Amino acid sequence: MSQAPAADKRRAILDAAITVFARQGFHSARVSDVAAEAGVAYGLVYHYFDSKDQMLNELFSERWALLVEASQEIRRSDVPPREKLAGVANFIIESYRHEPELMKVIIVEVTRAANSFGRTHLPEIRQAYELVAEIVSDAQVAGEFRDDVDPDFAAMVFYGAIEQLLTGWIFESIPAADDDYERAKRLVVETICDGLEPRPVSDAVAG
Amino acid sequence: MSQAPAADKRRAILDAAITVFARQGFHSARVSDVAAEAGVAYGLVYHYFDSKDQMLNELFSERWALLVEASQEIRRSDVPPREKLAGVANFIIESYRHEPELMKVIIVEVTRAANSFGRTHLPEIRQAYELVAEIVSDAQVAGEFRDDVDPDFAAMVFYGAIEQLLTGWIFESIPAADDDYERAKRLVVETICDGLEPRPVSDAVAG
DNA sequence: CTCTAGATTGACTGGTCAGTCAGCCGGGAT
DNA sequence: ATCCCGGCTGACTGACCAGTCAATCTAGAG
Repeated sequence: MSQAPAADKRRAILDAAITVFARQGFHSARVSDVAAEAGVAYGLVYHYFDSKDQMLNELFSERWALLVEASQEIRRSDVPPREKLAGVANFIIESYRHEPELMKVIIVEVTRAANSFGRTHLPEIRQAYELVAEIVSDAQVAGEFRDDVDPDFAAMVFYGAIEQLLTGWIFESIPAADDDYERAKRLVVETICDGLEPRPVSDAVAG
Repeated sequence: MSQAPAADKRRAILDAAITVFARQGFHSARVSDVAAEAGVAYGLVYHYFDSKDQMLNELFSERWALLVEASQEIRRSDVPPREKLAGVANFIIESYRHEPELMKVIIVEVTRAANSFGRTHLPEIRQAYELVAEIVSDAQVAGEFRDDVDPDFAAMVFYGAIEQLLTGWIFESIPAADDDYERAKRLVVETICDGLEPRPVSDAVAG
């Protein structure tokens, strides 16, 4: 081995793929671009991966599993439902904050690409949505959320909002300073839990 | 002319493009597929259009202009804000109901494809979002909506939800009977206006 | 020192399509 | 009758790129 346990080259290629896919988009990213970015010969990519697609699949699944895991833990935790939703929003937004390139690739090329890769990973994606639906459903059973909103529908609105938010950051159509992330976390939950119409009586939700 | 004013062939090609793009996705749709679907020679497509891209651009812009127009009219109309949002949701959902193929192409290939065509049409897309934001903002000024929710943010949640909904129908992951459309229209507005948490006092919204 | 297996290299192949172009066809004008 | 012209045709070209493969390298085992 040149200077590191072989697996590091594999990782280097995967990391290069993140950068290149984020910069050019999966479709217009050439395998040769990934190899160049990783400082590796073209052929080596095919030593570690079966295809260009496989790289993206792996990037997605690796990361998405963490989200599902985190969501499950949040669901089980013993806090008010509002905080559970905040927890999920927090996890996703922090993921973006720490690894914007990877998240960009996941959102743009998989989550929002319902046609191609989104189709392949639909079961995984659904799983995350369903966990939010279950959080809502649990809350309804406990009488903490109105029970005349369909939980699946609520999850749809929740993920729709977050996806829209990330898309805005990804394409720099909304500001992305530290405050903005924090503000966004707050607003998603507030908007979804409290709604747009005024509430006659303060529910006294001590921040 | 063979049998119709020449412009009809142009329309036929555009209609064929809708069908083919909806069926195969823009990327894997070949220009020859469009020509075949339209029952027209390959070269004729390039007689009427400069490129494959131009066809999609035209399909999108043509239709999106209607949405923007409708949104402007709804904003100006003299009804409660809740009904304005319902109006926009109604317009979009009815568009899908009547021309699912065209809407599928618009959503999948442009609106959600923030990378490629979405980028090109971002100004147009934004315009529609901003109109919803203005509807919310107007309502806040009039004291009909809480003013501690950012209007742009509310618009984001609104469109995020609708897009998610359409995506669900497009990929048949949620049921799409007549009732479902009507139910969805109601739920979007209810969820967004009333929120998930219970309201201590009935606002007496006579459905 | 030699052997072997896995890591690494990059030129090459095969297939795919968007877009071009040289020419045909049919109907109206003269 | 003949010319003209825009609509129309479809074979062809050029560019692009994922994936292959035979050859080379390197390091540790014997």
